[in-house]
Amino acid sequence: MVFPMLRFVKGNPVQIGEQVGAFLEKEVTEVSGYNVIKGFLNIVISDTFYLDFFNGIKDKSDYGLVKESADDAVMVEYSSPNTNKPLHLGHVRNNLLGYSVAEILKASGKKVYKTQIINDRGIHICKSMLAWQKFGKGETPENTGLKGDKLVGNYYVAFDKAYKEEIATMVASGIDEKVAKKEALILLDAQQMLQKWEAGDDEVVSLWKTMNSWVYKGFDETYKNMGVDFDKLYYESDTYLLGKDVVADGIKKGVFYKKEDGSVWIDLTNEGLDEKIVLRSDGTAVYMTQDIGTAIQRVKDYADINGMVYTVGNEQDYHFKVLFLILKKLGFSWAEQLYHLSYGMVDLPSGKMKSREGTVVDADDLMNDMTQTAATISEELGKLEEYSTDEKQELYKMIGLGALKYYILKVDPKKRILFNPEESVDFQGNTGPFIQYAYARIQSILRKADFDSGTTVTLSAVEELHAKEKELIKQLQQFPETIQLAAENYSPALIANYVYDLVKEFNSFYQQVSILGEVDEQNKILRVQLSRKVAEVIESGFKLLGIEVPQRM
RNA sequence: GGCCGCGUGGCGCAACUGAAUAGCGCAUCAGAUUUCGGCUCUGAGGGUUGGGGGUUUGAAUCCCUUCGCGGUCACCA
Repeated sequence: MVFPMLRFVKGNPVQIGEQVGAFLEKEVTEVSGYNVIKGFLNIVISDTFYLDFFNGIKDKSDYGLVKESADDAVMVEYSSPNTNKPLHLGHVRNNLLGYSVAEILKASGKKVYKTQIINDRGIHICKSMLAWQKFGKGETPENTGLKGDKLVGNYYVAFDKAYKEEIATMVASGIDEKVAKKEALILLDAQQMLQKWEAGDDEVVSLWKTMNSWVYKGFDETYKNMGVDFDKLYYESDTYLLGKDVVADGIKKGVFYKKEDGSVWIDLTNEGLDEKIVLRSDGTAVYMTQDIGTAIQRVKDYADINGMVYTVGNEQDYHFKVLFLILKKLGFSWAEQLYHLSYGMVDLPSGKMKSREGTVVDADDLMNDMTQTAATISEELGKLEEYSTDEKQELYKMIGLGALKYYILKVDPKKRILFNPEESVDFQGNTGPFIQYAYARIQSILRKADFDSGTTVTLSAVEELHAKEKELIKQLQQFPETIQLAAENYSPALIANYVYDLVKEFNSFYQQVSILGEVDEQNKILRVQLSRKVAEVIESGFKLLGIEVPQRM
């Protein structure tokens, strides 16, 4: 407080601190004292101020949340899976991050559209389709009892196996490996199938629809379990041709240029990047073309949005840098408000996850395992006598997923996570269940507090605030600004850390002062109110992370 | 190799974007309470913030340099 002033006011920091402090104490009612240490001025805020503040928020059920303003909308994209295999751990981080950031933006006052673009076409899905045709023997989710996405994923693996076998045979008969990889019949068949799809071949399209519908059913189940949702779905099969006309337009504007072979490029060397292709020489679109077109389409679909958030792994950092730059050069005003929510990979102790090598951690399995672990722990310790089997099951899921979600979201998105399935996820210390437990404990207190705790407590009634009460109020006060900060930084980790600090503060308070045992009636009321507010903020903060809180555990 | 990101006690993470003695969890040790739910609380030990230099009254944070790890540099997505 004092040091920045030294640039303008010459003098001894300690003396200046003394002067400013004395002035504030005298002139500002909220300041009841001050001291100066090593040139840092500390001011003491009066109990009245704390209590007034608390009384102002205690009955606000939406404390900290800013009402959504219609003219400030943003679209958040996350998940966006391929439809040839089930969701895995990498998608889990993506989904949790995207969902949470969307909720945080909402809480900060923006209107938010959650979306994803489903990669439902292309060679990958043709591989699954082809393998199913060849080896499937009419298997369906119904007649096998398998989840649709798992079934289709199995055929993706089956394709790869057959493909590798064919290559091996070809190599054994003296064909060069590189050639074999390109000319294996099964691969050529898959490529042919893709061409048929693009030509609208009835049989292929029908199979494609059927198998995708299986996958969607499976995905829906996973999303539901995970607790994420979307307002609008885009499908690559609808959008993959978008963007070509924009390219033509961009050539006229001089943003792009055409090479002799007909391919179209943008030169970004002045920006320290490379040249990037936006249209192939045969006139077909590349990934970038599609993304340009899709972005523009979205703004057409939702005229109120002036920004977008793309939740995509950091291996695509370069792609998004280029994409945003292109959109700016094309002159779209909203291009300034695009953000790539880039996150680090989730690695296993064994290294990278490879779906074809079976080293992936499946999202459904992971959630089930977490629920199972939570059940084991809870059965030893829980106070759940009154709960039915179903209620218990629901609670275990709440705790298990709480642990998983918190574990992933408390880490800065940019950092990579090393995920050890054996050690799995903590349930003690800075964890979701630790916070859920604090919440459940407060609920227990509130259940017992059956007296009228609704009155407003004044300072004259309690005389003085306990140091722990002040600390709690201080912590509560930071909730609104934490939400704003988290929104500006697209960082659920800030919310997680905040809630954790609040809980630590509450636990310390709980240990030091008696709540229901307090003899002074007014004091007891205040402490119950404080506890209730803390619980509300925990619930509200956790909601932003997509984590639920239990009445008992 | 060019570009991007990350490097903080043994391990896992923080630090309000430049401030006071760099916090917290796990683990270790010592305590408290055990009739508001002990999945709790209090305390101790453990750090030259990868290394070196610089800017500043002040640097984990900004600049330069160097090392390590990862990513990315397709007419793939």
